[in-house]
Amino acid sequence: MPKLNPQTKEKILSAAEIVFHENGLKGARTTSIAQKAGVSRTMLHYYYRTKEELFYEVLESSFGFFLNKARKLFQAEEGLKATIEQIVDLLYDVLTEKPGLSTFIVNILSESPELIINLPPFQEEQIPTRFDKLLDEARQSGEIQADISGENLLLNIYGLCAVPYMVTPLIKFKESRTEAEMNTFLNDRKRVVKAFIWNGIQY
Amino acid sequence: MPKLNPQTKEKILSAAEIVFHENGLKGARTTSIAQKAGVSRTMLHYYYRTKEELFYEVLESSFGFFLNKARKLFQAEEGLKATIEQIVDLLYDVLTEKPGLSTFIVNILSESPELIINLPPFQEEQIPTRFDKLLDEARQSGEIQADISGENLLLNIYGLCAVPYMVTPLIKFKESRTEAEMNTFLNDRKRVVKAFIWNGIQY
DNA sequence: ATTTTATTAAACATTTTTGTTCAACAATTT
DNA sequence: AAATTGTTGAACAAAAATGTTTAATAAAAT
Repeated sequence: MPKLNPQTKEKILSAAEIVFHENGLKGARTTSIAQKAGVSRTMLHYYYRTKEELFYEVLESSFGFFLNKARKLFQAEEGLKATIEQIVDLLYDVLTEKPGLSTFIVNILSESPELIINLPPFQEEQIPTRFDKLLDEARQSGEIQADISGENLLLNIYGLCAVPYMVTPLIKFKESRTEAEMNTFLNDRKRVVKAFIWNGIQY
Repeated sequence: MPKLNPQTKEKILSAAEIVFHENGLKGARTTSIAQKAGVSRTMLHYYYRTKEELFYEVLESSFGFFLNKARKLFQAEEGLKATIEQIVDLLYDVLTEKPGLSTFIVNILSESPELIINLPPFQEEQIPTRFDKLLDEARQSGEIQADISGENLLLNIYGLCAVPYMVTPLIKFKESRTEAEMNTFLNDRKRVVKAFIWNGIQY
């Protein structure tokens, strides 16, 4: 009968999140995770028997993290413009907190897509449909004119928000930005992206 | 003194490209590469002594592939609108041919960014600056009004084009699309993206 | 016909990574 | 003071992956 300390378990889980986000399932090393968590590898295997077990917890919490927030957002029942702005803010918040999340998802989608496709929160997902409805309403009120599907709009929003996080080293290097300059860039870009999206669906 | 068959070398290289694109450096298995190439693992090591050596060739050819085409495009010296449309076409062409390329780049940028940052074709890259110039001209002629940097515009274009390829399994699954339906979707989306970008930089 | 060339399968050594076991040790709790 | 709890390091076993060697072979070139 094992005795567990929830704080240690949490330390391991957050270290695992970072390492898995950066390196994917196969690329991650349990040694790096233990080291980053500041515990011995013995402990890691004590709390999570296998690497796969630990990975699965990270996957669930990472993916669920975003989708849960997104779902709440749509419950607010706002109009198209407000919803877009809120979802951009949300994506930026999530990615500021977990900058490696997009890379991670993209990785897993490539290595073993079924892991994500079978996740209950993904199966239940209805965001594109919600956007279809909001787009229809906005078209009827004359607020926008563009003929774009909810699915495409969501892809656009996600692409525009996530791409700088996925290519951060390039953005940082090219202009030899410091960490602070990088944050300024990302912050400025948030405004750019919002304007770009709204203009993008006119006409 | 080893005797080599260029066709076999090529077979190994293209198989390696697919496997590395899907799984990254650490995730790829030399066994999968040899199998996909239809040769023995002995041959793989005969033509490329180590996995790293093979990986580096894939990285250079993959990244160079896109950048070389992009550079030619800017030499044509067209206006902003034509350049945007051509670069979208180019990205779609490249990604249709190598659908895993974006995932691969994003992967490497996460695992070991220096590998990409130190690539000569990347070091010499001037695309954002070219866009700055085209944007300036277009603003002066009244063609566009938006205050956006070349760097942000390039990020937008890249994000909009690459994201469907990076999340293909999600797009395919949600609407249970066949391969053919997926191609139709991507083709339709190309038009959507072009309109979205052009509208996006108005005002 | 003989040599050269490209290839393979099989066996093997090496390295890397994962997972297990266990004795020892502080810090708490009883 | 004794027992329990969470932890560690070290040693170890097992598995997975990489890289090497070699003898054999079929096809092509001489």
